[in-house]
Amino acid sequence: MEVLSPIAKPAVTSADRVLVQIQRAVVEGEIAAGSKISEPELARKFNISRAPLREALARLERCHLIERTPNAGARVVQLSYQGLIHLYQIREELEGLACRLAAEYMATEEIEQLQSLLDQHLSHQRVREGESYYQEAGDLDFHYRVILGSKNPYLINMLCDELYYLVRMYRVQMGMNGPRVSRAFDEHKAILTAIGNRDGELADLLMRRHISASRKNIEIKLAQQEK
Amino acid sequence: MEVLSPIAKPAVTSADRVLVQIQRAVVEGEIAAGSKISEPELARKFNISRAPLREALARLERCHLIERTPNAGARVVQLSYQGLIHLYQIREELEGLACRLAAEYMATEEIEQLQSLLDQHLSHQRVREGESYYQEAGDLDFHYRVILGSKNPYLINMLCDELYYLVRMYRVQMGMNGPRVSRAFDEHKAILTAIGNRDGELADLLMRRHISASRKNIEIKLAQQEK
DNA sequence: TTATAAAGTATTGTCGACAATACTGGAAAG
DNA sequence: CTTTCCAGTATTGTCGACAATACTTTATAA
Repeated sequence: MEVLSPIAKPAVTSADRVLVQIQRAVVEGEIAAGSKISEPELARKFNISRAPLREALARLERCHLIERTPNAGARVVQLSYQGLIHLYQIREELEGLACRLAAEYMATEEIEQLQSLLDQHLSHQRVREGESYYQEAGDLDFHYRVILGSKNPYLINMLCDELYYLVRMYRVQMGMNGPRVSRAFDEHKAILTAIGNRDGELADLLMRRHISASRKNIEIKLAQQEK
Repeated sequence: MEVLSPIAKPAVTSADRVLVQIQRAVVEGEIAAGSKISEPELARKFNISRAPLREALARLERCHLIERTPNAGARVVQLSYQGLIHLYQIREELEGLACRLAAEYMATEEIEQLQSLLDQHLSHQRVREGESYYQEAGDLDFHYRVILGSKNPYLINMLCDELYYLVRMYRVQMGMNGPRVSRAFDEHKAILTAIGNRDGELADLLMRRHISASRKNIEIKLAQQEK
């Protein structure tokens, strides 16, 4: 009998291993947005053949980090105001749905664990005021768990695997840390309370507002940057 | 100067060509649901190497038609009641959103074209009463156009490229033709009217109801089949 | 000088072969 | 007889090389 970790899969294939590295590089901006991707170059850089690299690129395309045109190659996605709007329009709907489902299907135990996670975030936040990385990670962590709580595999896949790397990319490269931290925590708290009360409708509404507020926050930043 | 068709891209790569064939085979059930996929076998069948085949398989996974496990291979997805519910939960949200956006962003010309398409469908429907293929194709066509009208690339990609093949697979393999045809056409009409009036909120609501009704219709069929 | 065309270069798409991993059947131990 | 272990087989993952396509540069003509 073999004991293995509950959720995470080993990801032993070298394509997987390289994928996460390129994902990080793109999200962090080490590979510049809009730049062309050279398969031979990347293959050399990571000491692998082009076959697993192309597998990785296919998955990068899947999460909208690169765009491929047949016979012409791949480019890192170009960030834009419009793109961000389009992204958040979908997040609003899908994460709202996730909340509604989470309120119905999350185990009481899961809710309690999420509760304690939030408390933990709060103390972290007090100590490291405004440190963007923790805010960012914590925020995503909360959203992740709620999405997982929906128990809908398609929804989980779409949000966690396909959309969230792009969300992170926008946040990182446009420097979204900001003073919204404490308010975001309060909103998380309210959402979780609604879920705890099994009030899906309210949780849905609150999540939509939460994301909408987040979007408006980013819009303001963008407007400032363009001045 | 080269003249090419307005939307469709040539898809010259052999991976693309094979992809559509396998997609069709899976959707139509020629390759049975739940069955294992053998790369060497399929490669021989289509007279290509394993490289482009694997590229095609990667995209099949993307649209949820197959599931791959590292080092173990791919299986055609197993249809289930739960899976259908999960699928329609997402469709409801996303296509509702698509309607709201379409009401805002569709060109008046596009709306008129869609109007005439509906009239066309109506006459077809009168002639070929209950012929499932036309109903199916027509229905999807309407939904497609509304989704395209949203002008949101992520939304379009998710619905048209990632979810709709699976929707078709459920319809085809579970034989969803049925007596809902005329009512569906009326609902399409009402949705389009709302879009024409630029009433996004109403279009959203009507589309959600439309899909919800469609889901309930399927649920009934399923319940009958299980007897 | 600008625009067009052709040759050359580089990159992507595809192939066949090898290596690593997973599945299958049978033998040995309990 | 059941279970566990092991060897054999088949399948997937990876590699390097070749073919097909796209991009670049140079030369030619208007």
